[in-house]
Amino acid sequence: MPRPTIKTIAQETGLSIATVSKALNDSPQVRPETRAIVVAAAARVGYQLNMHGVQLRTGKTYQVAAIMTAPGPRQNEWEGVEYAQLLSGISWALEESPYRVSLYAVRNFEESLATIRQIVSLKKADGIIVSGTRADDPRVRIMQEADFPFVTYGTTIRNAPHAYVDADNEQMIRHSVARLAGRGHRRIALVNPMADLSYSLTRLDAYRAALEAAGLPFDPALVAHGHLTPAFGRECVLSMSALPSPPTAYICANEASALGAFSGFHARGLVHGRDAVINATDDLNVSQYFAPPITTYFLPIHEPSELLGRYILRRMEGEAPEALQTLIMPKLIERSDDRLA
Amino acid sequence: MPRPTIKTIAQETGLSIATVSKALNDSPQVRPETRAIVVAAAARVGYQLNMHGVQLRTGKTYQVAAIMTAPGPRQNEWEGVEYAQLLSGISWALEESPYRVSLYAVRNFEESLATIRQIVSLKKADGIIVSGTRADDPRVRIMQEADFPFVTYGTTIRNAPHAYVDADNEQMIRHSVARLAGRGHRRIALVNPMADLSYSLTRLDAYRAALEAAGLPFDPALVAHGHLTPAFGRECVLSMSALPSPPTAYICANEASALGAFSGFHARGLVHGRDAVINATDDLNVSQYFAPPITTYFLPIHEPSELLGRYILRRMEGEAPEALQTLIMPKLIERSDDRLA
DNA sequence: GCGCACAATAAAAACGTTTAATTTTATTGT
DNA sequence: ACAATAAAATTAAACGTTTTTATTGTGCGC
Repeated sequence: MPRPTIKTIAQETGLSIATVSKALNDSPQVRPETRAIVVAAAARVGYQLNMHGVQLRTGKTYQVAAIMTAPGPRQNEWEGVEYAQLLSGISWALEESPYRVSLYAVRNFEESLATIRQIVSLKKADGIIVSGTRADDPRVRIMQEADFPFVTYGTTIRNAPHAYVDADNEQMIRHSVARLAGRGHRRIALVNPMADLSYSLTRLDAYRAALEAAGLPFDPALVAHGHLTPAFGRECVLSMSALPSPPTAYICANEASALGAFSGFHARGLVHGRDAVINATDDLNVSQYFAPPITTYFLPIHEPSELLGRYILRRMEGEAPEALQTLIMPKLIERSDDRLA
Repeated sequence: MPRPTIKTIAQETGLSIATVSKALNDSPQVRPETRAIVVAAAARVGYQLNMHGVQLRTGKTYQVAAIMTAPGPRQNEWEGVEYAQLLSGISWALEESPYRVSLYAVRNFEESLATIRQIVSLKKADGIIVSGTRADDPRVRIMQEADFPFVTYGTTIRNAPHAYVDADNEQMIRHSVARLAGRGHRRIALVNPMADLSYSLTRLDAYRAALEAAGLPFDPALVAHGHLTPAFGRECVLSMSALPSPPTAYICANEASALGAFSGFHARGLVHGRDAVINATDDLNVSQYFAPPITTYFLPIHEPSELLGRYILRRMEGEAPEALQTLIMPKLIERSDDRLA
């Protein structure tokens, strides 16, 4: 037996397929009693909407493209980004809707640009979710020019307003620096993401502002930019600890780099809490298992990711982007004393 | 200007849309010269195949469903599964094909079962990739009964033959136990995944066989099953180290649990290399940054994941499942001495 | 009782593609 | 040169929807 269609229901009820279609779509043109008959028949024959017909007719794809920049196969360094949780959060937010998450894995920024261009021009999706935003992001511009619905995970700085979700990096860094300064630290290192990323800039600015507020000088030697891998965190500690006046605190942008920083401590014979301390920002909550556990600003990844899903739905329904902007303040979890020894 | 279709090309060339379609699909029914004309015209007008038309006509979806069992939002414990890399590997393998990866995030086994049932019965995809296989997996049976193409990441034990990719858990555990026994260890603990998972059983069997081969007794107190989180690894160390005759080696099934084991060492005042050692299986290569770095069996996740993508393509083309089965032996990376102190 | 407005339904076209059936054109054998 | 045959093209139908346009039926005022 072939799969039932609206035609099946039409025969079953003696109505036309047009009426059936309208009934199923809650059109006011169809009488409530008729709708009830149609719905009953649909249930009886086990009717399920065939999306392909809808897609062809309406031009809608019912796909939300998630652009995921994953490191290439050559470099298998852990970056500690829980993309899986990010994706599942989005997926769950779309669960009740007819939309599905379509995955576009790209290797770098250029590829993501090309992919987005293609999705927009060939309308391969109805909406796009993209992360790793830059201060001035050409992808955002492309989507805006085409009036294509999208939400970014991460803010931009020099683009026109758009829908976004992000951790409140400014608040977090300000708070973090102030807290460490309040505990006696005068040499605070910033282990920052690649400089072209928007949140890198946000963090740097907040860092400088917070130092100034605390009456501490800014020293460029205490700031490093790089891919947030353990290798990078380790490298930062190895080089900065060799400075004439080494840092007594490291603010790591994620847990992977914090783990690497520990590895650097180990290599240099540094003891956490005595020689220096490590703080982190995280979404994995894995740093509670470090030895010793460290203080982190924790943002459970499912929060922003579900928001991304909900926002893209609303954006595709035409809601204004200005109404879809959220910064979430991560929660401080103090696991170590962090006072300057 | 509306998007060009085969109709556009037909008008452009004076041919019928049928000929255009056949020409673009390399049908032998069309003369090479004609094909050349069509292809040229297509390029000229910037023609791109509209999938919706194809999908409706052929019934094919050109979607590969990736079933991802991600932990729910409530429990945000890191399980160290690099799903992101897994997904991107699949995605890249499909890059040259017309297929896209469609993500289905589920919370647990039951949901994955229901999802697969739905995908199969409503033909929401042309192929399925599923992980977290059980010894006797009902999902596998469903897909086999419907003759639906699929590949599993992980083997099954009591199901009919099917396409799969997996790490060679048996070899790995046999080698691991033999190696530790050769270094003087007589109390080797197995930190194993949940008992219902197929590879849990495989590992346990291999563990017992290897112990026997090494002339060591099997002690159930040295085997633990659980979710491979840091919390679990920690718990294992905390409880097992309190045994009258505690283990001197821990074989952890992934890096997350190994990290937790370290946390347990820290809590108990155990020193790695003196009191006991930790070995792991991993696909992140993050254990090189542990303090100290530990010996691991490393399988770069992109290898199995790209294979998964290639296999599902071949499976969808009708290739026999028996030809699409691969166990990959992870590479041993010795980072610590591991001899019994 | 008659026309009129309006509500409810039906008919038909369209979205872009593939493919079975058919027609036209080219090639071959005698 | 002419059937017979093969090759290459065309015609037309179909996939399952939605939506515009057309038709039918109903209640209403007068």
